[in-house]
Formats: sequence, C-alpha cells, structure tokens
Amino acid sequence: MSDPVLRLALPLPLPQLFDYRPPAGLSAEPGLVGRRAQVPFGPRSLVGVIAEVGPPERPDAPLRAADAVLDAAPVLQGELLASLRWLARYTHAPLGEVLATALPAALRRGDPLPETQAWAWRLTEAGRTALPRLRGRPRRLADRLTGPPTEAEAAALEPPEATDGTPQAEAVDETRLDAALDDWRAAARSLRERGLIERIPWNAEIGVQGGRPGPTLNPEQADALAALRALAAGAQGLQQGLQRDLQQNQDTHFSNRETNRDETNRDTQNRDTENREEENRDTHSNPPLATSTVFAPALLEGVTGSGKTEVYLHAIADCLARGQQALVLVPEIGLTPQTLTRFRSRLGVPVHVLHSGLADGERARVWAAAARGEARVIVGTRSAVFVPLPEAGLIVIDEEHDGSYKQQDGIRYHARDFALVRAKTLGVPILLGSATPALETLHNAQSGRYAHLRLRARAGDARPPAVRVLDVRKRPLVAGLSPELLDGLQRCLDTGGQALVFRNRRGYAPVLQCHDCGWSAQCRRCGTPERPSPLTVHGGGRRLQCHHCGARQTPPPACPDCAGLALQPQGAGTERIEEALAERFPDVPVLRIDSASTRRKDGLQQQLTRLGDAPGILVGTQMLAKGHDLPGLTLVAVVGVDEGLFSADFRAGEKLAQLLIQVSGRAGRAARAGTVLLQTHHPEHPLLQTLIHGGYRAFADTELALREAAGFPPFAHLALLRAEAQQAEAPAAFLQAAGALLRSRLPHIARGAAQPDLAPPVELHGPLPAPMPRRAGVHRAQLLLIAAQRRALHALLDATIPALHALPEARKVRWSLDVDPVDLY
DNA sequence: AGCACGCCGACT
DNA sequence: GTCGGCGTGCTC
Repeated sequence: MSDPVLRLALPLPLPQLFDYRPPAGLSAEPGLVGRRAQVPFGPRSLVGVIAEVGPPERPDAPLRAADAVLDAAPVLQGELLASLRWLARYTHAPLGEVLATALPAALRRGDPLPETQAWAWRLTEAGRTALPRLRGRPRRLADRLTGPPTEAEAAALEPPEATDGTPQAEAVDETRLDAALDDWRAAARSLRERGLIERIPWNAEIGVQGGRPGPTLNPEQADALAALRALAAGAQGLQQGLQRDLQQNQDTHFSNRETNRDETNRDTQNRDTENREEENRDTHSNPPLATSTVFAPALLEGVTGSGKTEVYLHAIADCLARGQQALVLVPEIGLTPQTLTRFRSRLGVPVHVLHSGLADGERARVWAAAARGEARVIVGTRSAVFVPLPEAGLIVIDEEHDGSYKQQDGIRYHARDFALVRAKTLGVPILLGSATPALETLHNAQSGRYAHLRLRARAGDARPPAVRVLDVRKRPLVAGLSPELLDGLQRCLDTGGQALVFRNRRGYAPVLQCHDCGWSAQCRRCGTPERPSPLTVHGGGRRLQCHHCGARQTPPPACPDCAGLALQPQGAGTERIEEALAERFPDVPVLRIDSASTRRKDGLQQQLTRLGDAPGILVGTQMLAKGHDLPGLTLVAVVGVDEGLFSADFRAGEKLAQLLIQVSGRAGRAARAGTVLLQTHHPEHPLLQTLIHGGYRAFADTELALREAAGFPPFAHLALLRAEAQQAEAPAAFLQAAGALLRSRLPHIARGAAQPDLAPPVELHGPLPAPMPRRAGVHRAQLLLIAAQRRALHALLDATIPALHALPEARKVRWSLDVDPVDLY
C-alpha cells in the first residue's frame, strides 16, 4: 500500500487530478480536503484545491511535493464542495476549472481568506476631554463619533436610527464613517495613536434595530407566504440532519480528530453518489432534483407590480428569524440601489452585495463573511450562487427566466439550475420569481414538481396596460417610426406623461449602403467570405462598428465600388431614433439609454433623476426592460421586433414574448393605466396575437405544445459541442471526428436494447456552421446533441469526452461543451 | 492553459 | 552567423 497523497484539482482544462506529496512537516490527512495548496507544476507554480486525500493514481511514479497548504481550514467543504463536484460532472468540465470559477479571484490567486471582522470607533475618556482642542479632519471625525449622522450618510445608508428614532450608539461602525466623511482613516490613526479614540469589534447585530414593517400583504401575497412557510417547515426535518454534517465539516481543522474527519468525508461522498444516481434517474429539464427527500422549490408567478418583492422580503425575514442565512440572486441589471435600500431598511440587518463590479478584495470579503456565517443576507448576480451558506435557510431567484443567469464562457453553468441543486442538497426552500417564467420552470410547476404560487392582482389601483398593435406596412416611416406611433408619443407628452421607445438595435443604423450600386460596408473578419457581416453605423454616421468583433473604422467618403457619393445609412438604431425624436419633440428631453451612457457609475440613475417626473422620452434597448422604477411612465412603444418573430433559434419566441411582457410591464405602474404600442409588419403573427389576447400563459401553453411536438426542451435535453480555430476547416474536421466517436459509442449506451428499432437515444446534428460562422477572423462550428432522456445524454458524454481530448483534430481547435445551451450559438 | 523544446526564414 | 515563427508535447 502506498502512502496517501494530496490529489489536487488544478485550474487547467485537463480532466484529471494531480497527485503531490504533502509539504514538509505535514501528513496527508483527510481533513486537508477543501484547502488550497501551492504546488509546482512543470516550470510554474499553481494554486489548486485539495480534492481528495488518498492513494496515488500511479503508485510507482515519483511525486513532487506541494510547496504549502495555504489554509488552516477548508475554503470549500460540506454542501458547497459536494454541489460543485456535481456541477463538474454535470457540465463535464474539469473539477479544477469548476472550483476555480467558484472561488473569488483573490482566493484563486492564493491570497489568504480575508479578515471580515467589522470595526467601530469611539471616543475614549481622554478623547472626550480633548475634543474642544481638535481642529480639521480629526475634529470632524470626533464630532461624528459623538454626534448625529451627516446628511451624506443619511442619503447613502438607510440608518437604523431613522426607523425609530433610537439615539446613535456610542460607537460608529466603519461603513457609516465611510459614508459620513471623506478620508477619515488617517485622522483615525493619528487620534488612536494619541489615545483619544479606540477601535472595537463591531458585531453586526449591535446595529440591528429590527426591520421596518412593510405594507400589509394582499390575500394572494399572504397565501403565497403561507405556502412558503409550509414548505420551509417541511424542509426543516431534512435540514437538521444536514446541519449536523455541516457542523462536523466546519470543525475540521488540523487537530487530531481522525474519526470525525473520516465520517465527514464519507458523508460527502455518499451525498455525491446519491446525486449521481438522481442525475441518472432524472428525466426532466431542470437538473437532477429531489426524488425522495424533502425538496421545496416554488415558482412565484406574478405580473409586474403584483408585489413579488414583498413576498421575498417576508420569506427572508422568516428565514432570519429562524436564525438562517438567505441568498438572493438577481439578474445583472436588477441590482439597483433602490432594491438594496429597500432590502436593507426592511430587513434590519446588513445586506451583503456580490456583483461583477466589486473589487477582488471586496468580493473575497463578502464571500468569507458568508462562509463564517456573518453575512446573513447575500444579494448578488450570477456568480453569487457560489457563496458558502453554512447556515442556509432560503434561496430566492428573482426574474428566474433572465438570460444573464447562464454563463456563456468558461464553465457554462446556469445559476438558477445550480441554485436548485444547492437548495436540494441543503434541504432549504428555493423561490423562483418571475412575471414570465422560463418554459422549463413553468413545465416543472405545471407538472407538480414545483409548488406554483400565483399573484394575479397588481398592487394598489394599478391596471394592466392597454396594448395596441400598429400595422406599419406601407406607412411612411421616420427613423423607423410610423405616424401613428409619433401621434401616440405626442398625446402622451401632451397629457404630461413619459414615454419609452424600445428598439432592439444599438447604434445609428444597422447598415451603410451605396444607393447607386448597392455596395454595403462589411466586416473583413466576421461572417462568411461569401456573406460578410454588415458594419453598424455609429456616432451619427461618423463611425462604423462591428457588433460581433468590436472593430471600428471611419466610413469611406465615397463608395469603394462605384465611387458614388450616395452612401446612406439604412434602417434605424436607437441613436437615429433619438435624433429623430429630439427633432420632432424639441421641447422635452429625449434620453438615450445604452451601455455607454450607463457604464459611468450611476450614469443611468443620474439621467433618470434629471428627467424627474416631467414629460420626456427615453430611447433604449433591452436594458430598459427592467430595473429602475419609472413611475411616470405611461407609454411604451416597441419598434422592430419583427426579426424575433422569424428567428431560427427555437427559443427566440420565448425570449421575444418575455421581452414584450417585461417592457409592457413598465407602463402604467402609477394609478394611470399605461399604453403599449407594438409596431410591426406582421400584425397577424400568431405569437403576437396569442400574447395580446391570451397573455404570457396562453403563449406559454401554445409554445410548450410546439416544443413537445418538435422534441425540444423542456421535453428533450440538449448539449452543444462547439469548436473554433483560425484555420477554416479545423472546427468542422474536429466535430466530424467527434461525431464519429459519439456515433460509435451510441449502441453501447442505448438503454432499450430490447427495442432496438426505436430511434437512437441521442440524435446528433452537425457539424453545422455556427450562426456567425466567423467572428474576429476565427472560424466556428458546432455539433448539437438531442436526447429524450438526460441519462442517455450524460452516459454518452461520459463515455466519449476523454477520447475527445485525445483526438488529433482536437489539438488544432479550441473546443467546449455546453450542456443545456440557452443560445444555440 | 502555459511553457519549453525544436526545427526553418529575414535580420542586428 | 542569430532572433523568432508557432507546431507538438507535457505537466503529478
């Protein structure tokens, strides 16, 4: 028997673990699993996670020793580590890459788990005496430590004292000082050195005053909450068992608690095995879910303005009252200051925020605070699904249908689906909220796998908007806008309303064309050589830009083909619409909202604030579909959705329907009913007709029937093998070889050997050129796998992927596998 | 993924 | 004569 070794998951695209001897002075004990180690790897040094401690893969080969174990306790353990192992198997990605994706960048680099102790400052006796003599910054700091909050602070924070008038505690925590004063730390250091002030540990609970009560729930909201409470109560039994495991895992240190560690390890592995079995048994669309144990997902389906957030807040408050942590996932665009302020003031505990805009250090701090159980409420975007939740009680996914939950590069995970797996493993309820649920989710709710909670009434007096379809065929258009639409805008402004014009195209115009000879500006590096991708006109016509590769150039002064001077922008993007509207309505502000105007910190918020509630027009893309409250909005005009009606992507209809409902939801949140104008060349299109007359549910029923008939998700399961390379033929060659391998293994995974006449368990389609076959000079192709049973799909992939790595064609391409792809390109 | 090693073109 | 192109192979 060889001595046990450290088996490391390293951040490499290689499907295996790497074995090392423990560093000098340490023995390879099971308790090291989940800690990071620094190891030599060829000529370089890497940080990896100890995934296993056990016999080496190749007992006879000489091993190098790890340089160091970086953690005194595991950074990944218990449920999170088990769920991440599941994710690696499910996505067929190397464990090392999955773990690297889950860890905050600072921890991935090997930085120590950051300090999370919060601090507060207070005056000492000596400080009180010295106070009158102080001047400048030190004086302002000392004043704040004895006096009331500043205005800047009150604006930035929702102060607990504001809720009930409780006087300021004698110490002030650093968050408040940051908000109240600029650059107070230098003053604090000097005052501290003189013994005039002191720093004390700040227990978050000190500042908690209990949440501010919310409005009374309407009957539907109350019913939904009652149902959630029942689910939570049902989950408690399972929860207690898991808590015991987690407790053990947390106690795992370097100390010699051999027995405990062994048990912990075995538990984790048992859960792994269970998960795998469920995965195999599972036949529906969301990832492997509960079978026998208590598992409590609930879909909260409620139209815009029906008060879903109120239900979330009550459920979170319940969770806090049980002494448990809550995780709330929101779409990238949904994390607004308004939302956070509302959460903070209502819940009465600090709300920890995680999103891509945070600095590495801050991210790691929030992650560590969650791991230590200090963060009780974590609100974050996609990657927040990876926070440790040692005392989990609830997971909420807001706008669960939102596309930003699916990571589109690297490890292609779906945060909603991974959250479902975590909730199941944790034994906690999970609440999926949306006005327009994903068809997968709706299907699960309709089939009874998820509790289905409905909110049908809009809160207050708000009435649903009236929808009018404008047939623009043969109508004269100004920047793509029909006279009827412009009239509608005029009427809206005349009655003091605000309007939103939604156009799904950025830039000034989608094409620059020569009116004399038909030449149009094209990208040299995108699209096929036969059909290059058109360049978009930007900057009012002063710039050409490729939306696929980002390349920019100035437009030619004359047509390169015929030397004519008749180069004309064709069609209208948001820029051109803004220009036309500003000319047509010179007396009101016309604001264009796009990624450039929003990139600046608070750019969007500032623009909206400037608009106030005076009449005005907003022009924008997707971005405007949700997020910021626009209470004055009474008209929403949607222009140019026709592309979405005829797209090749089988999900295009679903996305368009969700988009239309979401934008429409922006109109008439105030007491006045709103209006939605839908401008189209295809007023009779079934999607529009169904959506308008039957709403989202009618659309969803129709669409689900179509999906079932066509054998598409959620009635089948997809995986997409993508390949790209500089050489034109390499991707197709690789996929050809991959397809041959997959086909050769198909007979071995066929389940119904008794019925060999049936269709193969996995259909292969391709190699097909990607919808954008060349992007920035890189050629791309794909191979689509469709399976009626998830089990067959995974069995085939498990059996084939190792061989894929070994294909000679694989070395000439970059390839990746996307299980449950959302966009088929 | 990196990084080194290795064998063929234009340059101080 | 060398610097450097990226093909191929390996990393416990």
